[in-house]
Amino acid sequence: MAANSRVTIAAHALAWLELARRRGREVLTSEDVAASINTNAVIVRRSLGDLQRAGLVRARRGNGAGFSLGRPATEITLLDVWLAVSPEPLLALHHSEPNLECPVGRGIRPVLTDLYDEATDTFRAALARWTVTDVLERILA
Amino acid sequence: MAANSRVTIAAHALAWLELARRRGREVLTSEDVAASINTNAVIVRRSLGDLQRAGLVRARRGNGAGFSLGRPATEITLLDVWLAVSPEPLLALHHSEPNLECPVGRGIRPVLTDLYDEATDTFRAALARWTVTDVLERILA
DNA sequence: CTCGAATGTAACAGAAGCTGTTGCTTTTGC
DNA sequence: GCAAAAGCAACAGCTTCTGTTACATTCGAG
Repeated sequence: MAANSRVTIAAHALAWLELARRRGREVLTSEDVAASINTNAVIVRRSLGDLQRAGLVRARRGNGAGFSLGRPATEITLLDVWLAVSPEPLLALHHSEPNLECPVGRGIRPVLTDLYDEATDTFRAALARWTVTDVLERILA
Repeated sequence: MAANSRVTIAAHALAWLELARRRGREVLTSEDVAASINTNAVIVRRSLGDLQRAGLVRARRGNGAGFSLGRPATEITLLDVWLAVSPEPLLALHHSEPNLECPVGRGIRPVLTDLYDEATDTFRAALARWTVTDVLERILA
């Protein structure tokens, strides 16, 4: 499958929200954000809906509404973003149960689960090293 | 999408090949391997075909043929397996080009590419710490 | 209190990928 | 030459992703 781009969309939206905030615009509509990402406003609302559920952004409804950061951009890491939008594990186990009469089939699942978790943890730790502020500042540099 | 299970299938096959080798069977058919994984023999041939292209297994055709390890199990890491079967990046960039008139849209792609590469490298390094022998021994322990 | 702007959300289409299956071709040892 | 097994192509069913339309909901402004 083509890998999904949700983390990218969400990180883009957050960086843009932070830049707008620095320019004096606290609130952006999904249309505003979609224009920068070059996608559909519904895609943005879905993505920012995930982030809102995780507390990373706030959404206001009604006239003059829109999205704003839920906490300082220095306190939002890419790990937060990944956890908010990416429920799928990086590596999957067997779709159907392996043959339990084979020693390998019997014992492999917990072993791989452990190893996958370990690798995934290092991946998460790497994402946790970068905040939305870091991303924006590297963009502007 | 449901994450793919190719690394799991390949690792299972390699561990089973190594166990069979220790028991005196150098060569297993795709049917033999499929019986342990509990899947179709064609799935196994596709997976082991990837591993063969990477030099991790050898395939012999014709009567009495089958698959055997291409090098010692102590010299095959899960990273080798991942590289052989998993061409997709862990995180994808935008599907369509962002708006280049926005500062964020203009600068975000190389930044995210760098950060994603960094995180992916730590993931790979974690996979590289484990060999097929390690996996098999943890299974048998 | 009404209006209008914007979010929330459901439904659907198109494309892509994965697994699994069948059937056929190719190879090769005996 | 035969038989066994890999190689490979094609297809079905399922799921997921993006994108789109349409509509319901919310809420500030006047």
